[in-house]
Amino acid sequence: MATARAAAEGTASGHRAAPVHVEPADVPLEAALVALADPVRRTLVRELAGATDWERTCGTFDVPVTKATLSRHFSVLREAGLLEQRDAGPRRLNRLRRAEFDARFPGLLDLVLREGE
Amino acid sequence: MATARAAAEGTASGHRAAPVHVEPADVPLEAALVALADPVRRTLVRELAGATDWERTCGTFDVPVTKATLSRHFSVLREAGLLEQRDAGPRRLNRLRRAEFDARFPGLLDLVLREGE
DNA sequence: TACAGTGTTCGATGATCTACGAACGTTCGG
DNA sequence: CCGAACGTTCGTAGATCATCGAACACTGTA
Repeated sequence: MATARAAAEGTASGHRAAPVHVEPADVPLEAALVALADPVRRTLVRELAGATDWERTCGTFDVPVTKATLSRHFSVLREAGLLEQRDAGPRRLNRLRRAEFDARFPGLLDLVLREGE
Repeated sequence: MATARAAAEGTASGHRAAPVHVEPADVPLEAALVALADPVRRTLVRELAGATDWERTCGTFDVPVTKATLSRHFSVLREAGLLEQRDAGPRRLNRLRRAEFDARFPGLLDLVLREGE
């Protein structure tokens, strides 16, 4: 049954592994700090903040790493409650969980978004 | 000349290497996030926040590391603008740079101090 | 059905970091 | 002056992390 696998993955009908999300409310402070301590991840967050929700796909970010490394960074951001992802055909769309993350860690995201004036 | 060495260390009359401090205003965001990403250092910060200025010496903190490791953690906190130290005889007194650090990174210190309710 | 585009996973590598014991320097009390 | 107390520095060992290339899986199109 395809539904058994889909259920394990948290997807109803997709043939693809759904991205694993963590609610910002469930994120430990340490996970948030570790995630944002990396300069590449902070760049991703800032670029994402400058776009509308679901506008950017993973491959459109300007960071000096390969797609393999980029994929790992997105995984860390998801597990820190900073990012939400949705599949759209072969692409994966991204959304910054701005309000939710700010509610969990007030001020933290603002510090990142204002880095470098 | 004792003064030459003292000048290089930034001390006028002490016979001891003065601790190197960094002003919170000069601290990059990354240094602050990296410093606070470590659980032992967050414990030090929280314990320090629960005491008055210059009350605690380095050896009085309840963390499960040796004094060598502890000394390194204090060094990191100093360079992140979180800590100020002053020598008092053989001991080294500590002070949390609460207002200054909060002015540089609004909200960040509060997140650490409120960790775990 | 083949193929190009997108993104993930795997395994390995190199750098970084935490941690420790040992040795050292300094300060103060006996 | 000797020794205990305090903290730093050194060298090392182990773990973790960022990074990469290669292989894989899925989607949409020609």
